[in-house]
Amino acid sequence: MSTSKVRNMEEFAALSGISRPTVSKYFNDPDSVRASTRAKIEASLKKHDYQPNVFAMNQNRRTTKNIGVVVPNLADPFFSEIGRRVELACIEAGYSPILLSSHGSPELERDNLNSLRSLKPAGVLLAPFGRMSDESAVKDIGDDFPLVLFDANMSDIGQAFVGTDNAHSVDLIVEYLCRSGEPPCFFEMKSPSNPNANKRRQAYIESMERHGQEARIFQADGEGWNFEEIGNNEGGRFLSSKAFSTNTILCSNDRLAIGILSAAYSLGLRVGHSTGCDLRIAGHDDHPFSKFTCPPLTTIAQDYEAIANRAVSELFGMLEDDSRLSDRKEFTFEGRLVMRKSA
Amino acid sequence: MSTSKVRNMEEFAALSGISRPTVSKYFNDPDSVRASTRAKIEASLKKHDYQPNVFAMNQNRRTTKNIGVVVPNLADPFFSEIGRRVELACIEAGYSPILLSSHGSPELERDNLNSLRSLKPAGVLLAPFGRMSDESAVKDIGDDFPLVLFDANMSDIGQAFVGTDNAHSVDLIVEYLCRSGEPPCFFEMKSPSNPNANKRRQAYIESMERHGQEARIFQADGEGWNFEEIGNNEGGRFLSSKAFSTNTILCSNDRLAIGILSAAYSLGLRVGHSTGCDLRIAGHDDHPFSKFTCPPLTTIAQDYEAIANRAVSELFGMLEDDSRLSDRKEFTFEGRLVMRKSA
DNA sequence: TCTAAATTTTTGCGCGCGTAAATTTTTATT
DNA sequence: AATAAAAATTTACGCGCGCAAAAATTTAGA
Repeated sequence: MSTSKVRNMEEFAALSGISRPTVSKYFNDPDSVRASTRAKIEASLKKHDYQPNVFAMNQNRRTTKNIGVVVPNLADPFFSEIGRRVELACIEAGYSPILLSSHGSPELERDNLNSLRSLKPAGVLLAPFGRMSDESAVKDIGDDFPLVLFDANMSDIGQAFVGTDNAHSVDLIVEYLCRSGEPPCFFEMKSPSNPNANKRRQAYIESMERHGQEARIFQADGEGWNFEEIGNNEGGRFLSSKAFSTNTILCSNDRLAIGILSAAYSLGLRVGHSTGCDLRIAGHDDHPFSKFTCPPLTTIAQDYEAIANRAVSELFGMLEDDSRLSDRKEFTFEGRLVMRKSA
Repeated sequence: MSTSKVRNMEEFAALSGISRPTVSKYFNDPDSVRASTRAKIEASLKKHDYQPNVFAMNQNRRTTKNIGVVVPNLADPFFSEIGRRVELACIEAGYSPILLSSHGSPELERDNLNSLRSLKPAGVLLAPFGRMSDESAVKDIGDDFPLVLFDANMSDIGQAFVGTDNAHSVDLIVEYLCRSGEPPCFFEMKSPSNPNANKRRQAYIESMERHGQEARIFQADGEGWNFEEIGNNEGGRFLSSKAFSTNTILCSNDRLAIGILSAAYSLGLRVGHSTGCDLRIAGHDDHPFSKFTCPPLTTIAQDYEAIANRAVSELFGMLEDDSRLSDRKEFTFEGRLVMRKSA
């Protein structure tokens, strides 16, 4: 390893005894140069550990290998998990993902989408806020770049959507809960920012109807992303005032469930489906920590892997076909009922 | 809002009736141009919504406003929380943070540090793996850019380190546990990758000695970042075989504690400090979800805010002074004992 | 009103690389 | 050995902007 620092491709090419454009070709596709040349370059690489400047590379390129990935909030384990998988799937495919979190702020989402433009991304993967998103900003990105939405849908925006079939997944857990005990009430945020929340409520109502049960919905006040806190406070209020009309609570997502689980614990209520328990609590998403709550949370597992892979492969399919004319596609994956101890 | 898309600064300058270099000056510092010029540019901005290409801007700049932020694993809520705060503090100061996760892989950490070079960052904030980190890669970055380490220290690398005073924090909780019940044993990973783990073990040993108690350490087998899983499995084994020599378990971090809490629950052991409880469990870090475990976890809160802000301000101080000659500084903040129900 | 200072414009170059066309060299084929 | 094909090189230009020096303009001061 030489100590001399190689500043640019020009220098490196000179050190390798090869012209710069050839070296450039090598970095874009090692197989595009002669084997002997490749060997020379690779030998030189070991000596001088040069690395092309990726931003200069992308500056004057027709198409880059950059993929913009934007999620609403990385502090939410759901998004950090799905973001992680998307990132890895992109790397696997030889692309360079840039993962941006909007930190719960729709304005930052808009800023993030705009700063992505400088990257000249080959495509964009976006989990939008939904209603709260700056619709025109999202639409503009969709006009200028191949765009795949995931997790949350926005009608007619992007070339594809990939997410979970809420109707199916909620029906699964409602069916299970009805079959195994009292029919569930539904616990959610009063003004949910995520469109999935609305779909889940609707799915709950319809599913209860099919089961000949009365739908009962309890809504928690509160804004922001502190779902556990809100579930704990508001859920605790409902619990201590015995407002819930049934002993079975289906939460709109696991984070609310974790909050209300905590509230139940501090009220001395025993949560679970076994005899002697006071309450059943179920969630939705299979949040990474749901396996370790006390009791472990019964929930619907979203197929993170499938959603991430499909979102990525659908985007890459568009990139290769260059066919952005085709119809907008929607892919929904079925959730899986994960029966644990809480319900 | 005009529909015509402005391609570059040249075009925008022409549309504004101003020369490109002047527009360039404006974007680097709006106050550096005459008020009348500023007004013209800003009026034009509203019409054409042009935005300079940030990567082209940084290409030929002496110093950029980019700050590279690298954390070992964003899937760990501790790092997503501290990463979030660091990011926001940078934005606050008018810089552009780029947050990269190494996804638990030291090789990716090296890759991340290297790809940061292309960004020509004004400075780098790194929470390194520690022992597992590619030391020479970290050192090289420190030679080429102002570098502040946080969370985990590496001797003589970077111009500053900011973290938690493990000796103090562990002493705090050991003191509390000894005072309020049986002295604690210590539960940790057998081969911890994080240097804080070693410091905490050492601090535990010394603190127990000061309290005239015998230190007892229990180490969990297992690799990787699934701390809850490992805590659950291994902690569960220790619990069911009654291997722990005391009813009080101090865990090296909250994620292990959450795992063993879950194991205790499934074994029917009551965790807490009130009468009738079988076990006390305490953690370290005040993980965002620790407040909502059952029972809520007694732990040491790291001062996320202070650590993030000091790391950022220390870096920015170096940037302004341009004094990288001064001695390496180390800042440790004291943790705060958070007494909840678990111990 | 004239001069000096501040600001802007012009000019020109550079960053580190992509890319296309023309030219030269190497390799494969007969 | 002569020719064609493949690969590499040279040349030249562009990406979108920063930056520095010189020239032109505006503003402030006496």
